Amino acid sequence: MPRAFYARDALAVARALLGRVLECEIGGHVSGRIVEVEAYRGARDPASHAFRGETPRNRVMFGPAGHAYVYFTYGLHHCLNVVCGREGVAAAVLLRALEPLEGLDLAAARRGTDDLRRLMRGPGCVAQALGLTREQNGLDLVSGPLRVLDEPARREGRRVASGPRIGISVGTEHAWRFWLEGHPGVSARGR
DNA sequence: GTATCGATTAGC
DNA sequence: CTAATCGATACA
Repeated sequence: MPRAFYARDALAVARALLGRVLECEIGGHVSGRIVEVEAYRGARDPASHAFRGETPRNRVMFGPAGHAYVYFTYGLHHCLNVVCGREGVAAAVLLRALEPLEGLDLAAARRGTDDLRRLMRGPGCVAQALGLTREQNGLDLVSGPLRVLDEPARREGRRVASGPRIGISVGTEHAWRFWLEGHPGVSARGR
């Protein structure tokens, strides 16, 4: 997608990402359709890594939209975010689940499972299936090997549902998690 | 410097 | 429900 797609409020970008295809050509070709996301709104959002200002970890969130913010968490997992908003605003969308499309063998090998249902369900699983680590932090999603295809979203008639974000202890009053209603690829209950 | 707790996951 | 596992953060 062009950079302007990402240079909007995180809530708008989160909704617009649902049903679109993410392609990754890092160490092989893997792709999936985005079915679940969460918006993080920087300084306005106590659950955001950027809430307390710029640090080495969250630096790319303060840069231009359309770049990847990849962070390491729980000592084990990586998570992939799309930086959005205007430069200096520090908003992002966390990709929580994809419907696997291509590169299933490679994704399965990376994940250590053949279960298609669990290949890209959950933010840590998404990053692992795509082979992403902090090395990919800051990648340009507009021109790089990791990108959202510039094609219409395909939602197969599913509505966009919303609810509280998962795994946070503050900011739980906001319904800033979005998913394709009823999609089996969604990570948590509710679908 | 030390203590605490994660934007999680897999397994019991 | 809990262990795993380490870096970011809070606080003395």
